[in-house]
Amino acid sequence: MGKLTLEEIARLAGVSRSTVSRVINQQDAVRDEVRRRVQEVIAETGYFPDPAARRLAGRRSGILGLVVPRAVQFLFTDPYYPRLMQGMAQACNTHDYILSLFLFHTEEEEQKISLRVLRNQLVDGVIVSALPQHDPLVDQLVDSETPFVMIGRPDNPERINFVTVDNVSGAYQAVEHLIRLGYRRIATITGPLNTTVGLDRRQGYLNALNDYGLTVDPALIREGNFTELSGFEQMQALLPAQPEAIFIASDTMALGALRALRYAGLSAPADVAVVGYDDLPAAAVSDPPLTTVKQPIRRLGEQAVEVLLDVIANRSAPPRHITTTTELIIRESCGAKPSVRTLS
Amino acid sequence: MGKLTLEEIARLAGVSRSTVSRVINQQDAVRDEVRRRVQEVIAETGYFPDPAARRLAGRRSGILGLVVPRAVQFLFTDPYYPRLMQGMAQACNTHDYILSLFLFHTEEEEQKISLRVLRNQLVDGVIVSALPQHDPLVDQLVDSETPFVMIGRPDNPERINFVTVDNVSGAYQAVEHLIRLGYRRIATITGPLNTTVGLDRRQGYLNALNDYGLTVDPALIREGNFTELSGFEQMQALLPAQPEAIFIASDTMALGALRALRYAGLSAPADVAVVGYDDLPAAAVSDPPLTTVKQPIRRLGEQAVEVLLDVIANRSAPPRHITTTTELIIRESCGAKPSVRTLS
DNA sequence: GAATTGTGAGCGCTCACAATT
DNA sequence: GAATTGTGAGCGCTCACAATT
Repeated sequence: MGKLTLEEIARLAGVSRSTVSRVINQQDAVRDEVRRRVQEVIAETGYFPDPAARRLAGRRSGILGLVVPRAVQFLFTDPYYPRLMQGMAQACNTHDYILSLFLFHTEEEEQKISLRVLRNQLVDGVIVSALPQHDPLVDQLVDSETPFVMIGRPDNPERINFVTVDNVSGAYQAVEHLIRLGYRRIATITGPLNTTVGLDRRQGYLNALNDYGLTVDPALIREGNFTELSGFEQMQALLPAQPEAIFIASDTMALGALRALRYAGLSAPADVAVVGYDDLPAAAVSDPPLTTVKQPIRRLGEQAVEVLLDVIANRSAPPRHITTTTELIIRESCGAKPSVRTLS
Repeated sequence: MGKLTLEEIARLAGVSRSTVSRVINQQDAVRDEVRRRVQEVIAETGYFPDPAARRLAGRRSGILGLVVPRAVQFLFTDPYYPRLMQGMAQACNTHDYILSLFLFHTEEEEQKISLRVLRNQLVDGVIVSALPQHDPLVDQLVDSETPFVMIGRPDNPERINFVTVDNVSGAYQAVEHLIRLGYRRIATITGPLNTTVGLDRRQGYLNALNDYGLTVDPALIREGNFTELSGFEQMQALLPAQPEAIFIASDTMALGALRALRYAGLSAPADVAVVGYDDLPAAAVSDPPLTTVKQPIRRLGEQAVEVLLDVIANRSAPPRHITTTTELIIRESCGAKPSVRTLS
């Protein structure tokens, strides 16, 4: 048996190269009987078309890229990313695509992407994780005409495909829950306010306060950057303002905030009720277990791939905007459930 | 200006296709003056060779794969992986390689790799994260003759390249430290004992006990699986045996163990001294901060790429075995340092 | 004549070898 | 004649179009 190529499969099935190509690419102008014969040979031999040849001859590489820009690199160790990648990998496996990872640490590295990856069409499309507003990378992607999908709402969504969760309503749910539990002085630690995710979750907080006639106290609002340390520091900074409860824009920051409370000799929810955002695995096993806004992170990754494949298949269609809802997970840190633990 | 191809660069530099190819591939049979001229044109135009064409014509794709087998998929959300990938991505960027991610959730998905990825030489080489012993995937990789590097020590290293840390000595250090602090009843929660990493860290524990003349009590040894939950459960299971101290084979399990202690109304190090393994970011900010064995995870990722590129370049050379040392990071959970915190 | 199948050229490189200095 | 440069073929596909039923 020769090397497995289209030609070889064609020989074995007694047809031509083109016919095999048609069967593989699911074009219909092939008689059922011939199609079946070819498919059998493919199955028997375990043939798989050479992606490099495909890419060179046609326009597809069979590779999708996940781009994690410099600006969010420090967040990459957050468990959010592995989960996202699991979802993306799953969808890629299903659709016989390969997932490549582009992590950039310096500006030069980031520049290279436009040369190596985008211009050479090394990837059929790109998924970019959320970016600070007005990041030039977005323009670069738009200009390169590479199909891409952003995870998170872009500040200017006109020509941009994205999948996101409804952060405004997610945050609103969380704060509304605290209000209904009777808390009035409700603080927040926001995400970075140069990102839409940071802004949107703050907006949900503000909307809830307004809807329930509570006044907004600037002393109760602090900006974090999604790291544990920033949660710790901003919580410490908030303590003098004596919040009864706090909505924190990510679980990782919320864990830092819980640490700050313990450090100050306080505890949640007795002294300050806490609600986080994400529902990371760690949220279920923190002390106390964290009430949080669950986002379907893995599903988000799958959706990003599905949308991207759709964009690749139908380039001229208008931008796709997919927004998923979140779910409030009530545990102990908000005070709605009595603790089942023996406190140390 | 035509489309940027070898031919176009050659035209602009007034040489032939082959000469440009030689310059790009760093072959030396080119006059310095000509080389310089070609390099200038390349720099000016921002030309980058088409990887698909390269792959098709030569034997390289410029893509390396990280394979995360089914068997370790449940660990993928551990912060260990993002850190590893950062190191790998860094090294790939430096060497103009692309990093692809292969996550498998089912056996069928895992089968596909041998067809799509290995047989088609879609990747130039593969990095596999540590596997259970006797996993057939290892044989598949060896048989496929794809260059690959394992992260972690394989059970049969004869034909296998790997990079690892010295887990036996790392664990030994940790347990020796506890012994020197005066603890005698020292327990351990091991990693999965069907992995070399699990076995090696247990071996280090056993060696230290033996060297210091302490008897090994089977009641003080429990097997975990590297998850937080297993740390929690095995710690609970160990409490009746009344350990004074415990060495835990991963930080994530150690965090679970700390939770179990709190849950039981105990605290570290007062009731049980705790040492973990990994030095994840979370170890520095746990309650109490965790004494742990630091492995240079990011560096491990870089090394894996470097070794893999070396294997690709020199296929016939004997297997590379690289073992890095670890470092004991002393914080509060072992009792060697007084707590600086106000306890809650 | 419509549906189905086959042929030729070409994608942008690398490699062996031929041609030039 | 050794060092340097150029030419031809081919990697395994896809696509346009021609040829066949």
